[in-house]
Amino acid sequence: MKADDAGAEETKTRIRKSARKLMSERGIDQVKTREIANDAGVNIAAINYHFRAKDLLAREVLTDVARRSATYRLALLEDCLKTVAAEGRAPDVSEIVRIFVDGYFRDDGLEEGRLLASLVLRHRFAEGGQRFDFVSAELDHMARRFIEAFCLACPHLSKAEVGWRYHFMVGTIVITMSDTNRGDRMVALTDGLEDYRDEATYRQELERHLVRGFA
Amino acid sequence: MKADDAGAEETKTRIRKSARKLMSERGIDQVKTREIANDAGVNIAAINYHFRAKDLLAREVLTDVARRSATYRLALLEDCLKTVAAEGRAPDVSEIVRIFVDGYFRDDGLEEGRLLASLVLRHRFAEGGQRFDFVSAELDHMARRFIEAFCLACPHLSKAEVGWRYHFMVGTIVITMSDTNRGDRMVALTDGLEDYRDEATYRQELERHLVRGFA
DNA sequence: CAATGAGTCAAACAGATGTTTTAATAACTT
DNA sequence: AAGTTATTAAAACATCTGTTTGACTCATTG
Repeated sequence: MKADDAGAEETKTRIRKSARKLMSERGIDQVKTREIANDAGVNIAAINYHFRAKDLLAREVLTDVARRSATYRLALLEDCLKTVAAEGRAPDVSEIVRIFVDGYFRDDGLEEGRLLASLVLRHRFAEGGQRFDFVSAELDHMARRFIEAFCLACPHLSKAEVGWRYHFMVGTIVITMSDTNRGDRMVALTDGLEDYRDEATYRQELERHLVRGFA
Repeated sequence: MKADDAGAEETKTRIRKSARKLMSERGIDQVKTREIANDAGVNIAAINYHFRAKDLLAREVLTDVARRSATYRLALLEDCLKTVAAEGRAPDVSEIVRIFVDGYFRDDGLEEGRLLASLVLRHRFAEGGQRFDFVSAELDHMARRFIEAFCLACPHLSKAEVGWRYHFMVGTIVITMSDTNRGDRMVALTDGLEDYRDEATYRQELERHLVRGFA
């Protein structure tokens, strides 16, 4: 260690924060090191000095987002399942969906949600690769628990069937969360209906839609 | 014009074909000019010579895909609506969904479907930009007609509501079509259920899921 | 038959972008 | 105070990738 520890840590934090913000706004792969450095008010070399490489910085930020989100949702889910078990009933699809979706809407600016959506998207598109392997490590356990919970809520469905619906659900969330043009496009397609610009309406319609998927 | 006209036209065609194939397999923006040239067995300069720029080649190929798909689905839809009108009944959601989805499964290799999905994805993510404006020009008319048709099939839903469901439907299709890792991931998440590797099962589950979305 | 013009090719070019270098600065240790 | 170490900064570097150049081929044409 050394002298201006506070300063150095602060630099690292500023870099992390800028990376997070920019990747959330613009998509993980669209952000340049120079932009991060610029936004953080830091020299380009600082990124490689503190994180060894851009990829490792991204990985750190994204692992954090994935882990937080999984932990958060898992806590709510286990809580819900406990309550429901105490009441001697099966969980409701809508309860589970709400908890799952909530992971994407946790903070006001949607920074975390958008970043998570972007991450899941990249994970789905990543080829062969190892670059996004860590995503599975962070999210698989949570996914399994949610699938189990949906199985409880839908005892008439096979596990394979629940798996498909879970798969479609996640896809629908991440694609619509990442869609930066929904407003303009949908307003145009419906001759001026403005519903599509409102985020609260979006969340409500999304949740209802996902619940229908398990009906 | 000139001498080896046939040869030149053939070169253009080979380039188009390779571009189409590679963009379909790997996503529109992941393909390098050198790969296209290589795959087509053509010198790199030929791409710029015949198409002026990589972007214009992409645009040509993608416009073609979008236009074909819109025309195809629109023809089926109008046919369906005519039949239904003759029978004096409203169209069924499942009929309309089937027609819409069919645009993505038209050819065996799914080359066109995947390319179309990739295109719609890019269109959704494209920022401010003009690079993907042509997509709206090719697909908006079709989208409006389908929304109208869904309104007929679901008279109890407002147009705004139908719009949301259409929006979710398209998202679900394109994200799952473009997902290159569904098999591995879902099999792992469900402890070895192999359903997720079968394309026919996928299409069936997808269609049913989309129909539920309008229930 | 010389001239023209389309097509092809190898090579070079140009810009963007992640990374490294080298020197300078500042703080802590002995 | 001298030396060591962490941090910062400007510039250079390396690679990847779309594009352009200039020479060359060859069929057509006047």
